Amino acid sequence: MVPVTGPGLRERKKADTRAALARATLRLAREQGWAEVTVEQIAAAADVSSRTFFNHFSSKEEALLQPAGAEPGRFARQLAEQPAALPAREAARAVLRAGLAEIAADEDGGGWRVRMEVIGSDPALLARAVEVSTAGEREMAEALARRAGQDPDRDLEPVLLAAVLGAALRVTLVRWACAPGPVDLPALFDEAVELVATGLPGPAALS
Amino acid sequence: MVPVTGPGLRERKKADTRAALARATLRLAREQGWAEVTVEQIAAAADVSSRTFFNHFSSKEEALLQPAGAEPGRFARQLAEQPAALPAREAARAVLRAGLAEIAADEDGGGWRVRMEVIGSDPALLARAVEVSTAGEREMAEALARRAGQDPDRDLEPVLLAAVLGAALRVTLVRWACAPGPVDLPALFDEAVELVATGLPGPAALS
DNA sequence: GCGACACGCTGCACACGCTGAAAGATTGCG
DNA sequence: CGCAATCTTTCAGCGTGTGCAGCGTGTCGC
Repeated sequence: MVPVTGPGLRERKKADTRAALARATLRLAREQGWAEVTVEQIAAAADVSSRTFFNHFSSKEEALLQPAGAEPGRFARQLAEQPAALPAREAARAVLRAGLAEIAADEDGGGWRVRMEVIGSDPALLARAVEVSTAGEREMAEALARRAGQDPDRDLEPVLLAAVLGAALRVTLVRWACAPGPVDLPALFDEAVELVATGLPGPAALS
Repeated sequence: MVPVTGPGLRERKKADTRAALARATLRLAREQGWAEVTVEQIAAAADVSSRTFFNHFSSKEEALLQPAGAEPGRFARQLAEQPAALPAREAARAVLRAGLAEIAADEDGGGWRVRMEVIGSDPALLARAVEVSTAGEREMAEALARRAGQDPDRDLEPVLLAAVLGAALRVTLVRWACAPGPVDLPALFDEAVELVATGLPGPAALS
């Protein structure tokens, strides 16, 4: 499909400016706080005009939360690759777990942990992050419903499963970002899912 | 503390303008779509200046999502009123259920169902709604942790329980808003919580 | 090669959200 | 009544986000 030469010079330059903008956004946010960062600053730091910034990102938040463009249908594809014998919950868990492993491995270059730190420091930013994850949950719900031959608009299970897994994912990421030393991100996620799957006894039933 | 005569003329007028602004916001949003509504319009419809709008609400979204001022600590207080013998999950469920019953009863005057419809129609608005509910989850997690003598920053259970219940709450509200006829809102919530509490078998395990 | 086209970058203008400060109006209290 | 508090209004300004027209550079067919 794709020529062996890969993407042309043009697309590479486009990706470069996008990456430069995303990098500048993260750096400035960490240095001076999210609220104090302006689009003009980011654009200047990346050596482009402010207008160009909005050609790549529709908002300041998007530059921080979606540094790489989102591939639609990624979750659905990965879910389909899971063994059909697996229960829906386990299949979805495996896919999300793989995504987390990727994020954890990216640590060196991507700086997702720093990103999480910035996100956690600003309520409005946190809201946007949840918006993104909510969009992901919608996709997850649809993929899960398709897998089980259900309708996401009528059946409760796929939607609820997606929402609960999304919640577990969010909690896990926050815990990971707040943890002092290096922590095994996928293991943290497993712990949360396990707790939910066993019926979530709740604090009062423990110890 | 408060004089028996109740709030003075002054505070009543303040509450009136706030209510008028909130009402105008909902009406205009329903009539012409959220994106098309401007603060200037809302203020004009409520017969005040645009600046006054921001003396009551810190954003356009707040006027729609928090028509009445939020009382901090409400959840914690109601949680404390629950029987101590109740497991944490059941206690929290009862409190949230009561809140939903209130919303459902408000239907005639408050128009929460119309509100949910407007919220669901705009992604940015949905994000803000999630922001509000996320703040609520934080409060919920802290209250649950206090009840069980835990630390929300270190222990997983209270935070996860709050996140999962929040997810169930969100799914329930969406289902309620999308449902064609009048539906028993608290019952819908019970159904979702029950499904999660029993271990969320997932679609593949059913039928 | 080379010309035509596509596309990203840019500057400009503008609407809108939101904030701060200062001045006027209204309420509550002594 | 007079004073203090506070709410409203006006005005001026910053930052976000969008539409549009022009320009330069990569891309593709000839």
